Amino acid sequence: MTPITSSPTKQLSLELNASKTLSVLERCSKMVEIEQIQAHMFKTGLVADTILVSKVLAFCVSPKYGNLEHAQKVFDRVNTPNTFMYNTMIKGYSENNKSEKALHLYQQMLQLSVPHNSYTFPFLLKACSSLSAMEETKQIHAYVVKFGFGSEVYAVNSLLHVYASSGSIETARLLFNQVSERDIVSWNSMVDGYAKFGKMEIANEFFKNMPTKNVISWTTMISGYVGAGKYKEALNLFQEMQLEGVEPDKVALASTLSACAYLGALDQGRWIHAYIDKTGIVIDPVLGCALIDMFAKCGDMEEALRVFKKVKKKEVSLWTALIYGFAIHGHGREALDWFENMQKVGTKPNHVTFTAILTACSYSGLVDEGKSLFESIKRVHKLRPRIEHYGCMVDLLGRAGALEEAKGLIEEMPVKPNAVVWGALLNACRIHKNVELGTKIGKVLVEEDPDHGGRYVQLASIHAAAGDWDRAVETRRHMKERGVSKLPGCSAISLNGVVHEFLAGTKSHPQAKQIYRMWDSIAERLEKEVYKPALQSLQLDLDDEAKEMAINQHSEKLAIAFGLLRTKPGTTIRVVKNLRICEDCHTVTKLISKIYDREIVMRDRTRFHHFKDGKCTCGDKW
DNA sequence: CTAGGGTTAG
Repeated sequence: MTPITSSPTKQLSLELNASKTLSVLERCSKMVEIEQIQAHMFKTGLVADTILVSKVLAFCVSPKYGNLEHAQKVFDRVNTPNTFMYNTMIKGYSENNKSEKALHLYQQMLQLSVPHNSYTFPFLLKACSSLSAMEETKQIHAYVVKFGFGSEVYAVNSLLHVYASSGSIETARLLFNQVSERDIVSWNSMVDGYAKFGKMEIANEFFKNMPTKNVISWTTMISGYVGAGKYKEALNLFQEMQLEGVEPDKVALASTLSACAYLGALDQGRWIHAYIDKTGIVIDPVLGCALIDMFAKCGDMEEALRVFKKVKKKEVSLWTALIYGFAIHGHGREALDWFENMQKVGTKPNHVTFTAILTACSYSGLVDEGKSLFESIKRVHKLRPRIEHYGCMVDLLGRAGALEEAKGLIEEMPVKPNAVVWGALLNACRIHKNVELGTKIGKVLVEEDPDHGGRYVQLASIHAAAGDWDRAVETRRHMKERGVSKLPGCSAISLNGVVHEFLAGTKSHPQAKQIYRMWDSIAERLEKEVYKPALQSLQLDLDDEAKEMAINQHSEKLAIAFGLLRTKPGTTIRVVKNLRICEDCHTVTKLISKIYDREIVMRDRTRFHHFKDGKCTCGDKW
């Protein structure tokens, strides 16, 4: 029998009310609006409506406008939350860096025997993935099977993803081979798993064997190559992707742009920029950041600035990329101006912004500005200075010659200094020829990180600078004995869209003969300008004559010779080097810029050198 | 609901 109180008309009005409330809820964009609706739900008794409560929860867990604590309160008031509500809470916690709570909630779900559905495992496994929680993943894997989701692609793919992305790639492979329900997502996760851990050959095998590929498959490979430092392979793959008729999307373009940035491949970078304009892709902050970074690292700050001005949503990352761009070009004043502009429009700097602005001060010798900015991190911006900020300060003080002050800063740091911090001081010792301190630090660094070739080289060059050849040779021998290899120096110059690469001392270039002849004629002119090569930064097991030959074959010199040979007088020569420029090459390039009346722009591992009229913008401190 | 993205000191 129907209770008298719920007459048909009343029920109808309640239902209308619920659906009306639902549509209002769906248009909410602020937490306060949600709270108003909840007040209304209390008054009308709609709090008991599971659909409405679920919608409220779903809104509260959204990372952007939501409020997780509020979600938890709402959730706690529900007597017996259903599967959807549990799923939503788990999703909320795993997407808001509170994955432990997500796992905890799942425990509760199990205890109360709340049924699972196909949404449960993807959310839950996302939490495992961000925690790299292998034990929990294995347990959940067992539940996936137990509750009959072992053949559900979403559950299986989520498992594959956790295993693959947390380094348990062999477990992923076993599962992959075992299940018949495989789709493109499964394949992509396998490719990603191998690619993330540098196993590009196996990644490529999976990639080649995929029944079908989509833009994500290609992008996964491209960013895998970028992560492995194989930038050229990344660009080649991007080309191939287009030949296969796959349209690049934002993510593919951003990944490829970072390869261009590393290579200094301005032409390809410009092509991508044009492609974005042509196809009307909206430049979101991530893509904008990649573009700005690419233009900055390829030496075109004007274009970087143009992109910056065009992007609507100027997030802090965009300002940071721009400031960092000015920093590496040695334009400290501009960097400071933009740092101020940023704050004028109400954008707060984050810790990355501070590394950028401190780098700017360091590379431009703005010591006082740098010091006061460092102070302001804590005092004004209420952020805790991180180790990278201390690293910047050691670099700044060290470059400026305040070695003792830099050392003092390291000693009073609240965190344990790492190799990068000591490396900054070591570099300062090289610049300012402080052999005693340099040797001490160098030794410690080599012991701490015996596989890092650069440390031995730095230590050896400090010994050499002091004229202590025996110890310099010994250091190099030490390095050899331990099987540590030094990355070979490589310089690239791009002409008419073709990148020409030069490895030190090689004659692999088709025009090698002409290039070496060109170098001889350059050397002759240099000799007239009273130039003596800086022998101390050479390979050490050679006699003096051989040493001089070796520096004359440094990759940057070959690239410049080639540039002079192949470009019209007056054209700017742009060279990108993978390592730091050597002292002798720096001196020589300054002279060349004067004698040949050329602007030479060289990007080394860390920054730009603009050579003009016999001077360099780095002020000879790099 | 599952797969790919940018800035980061020597």
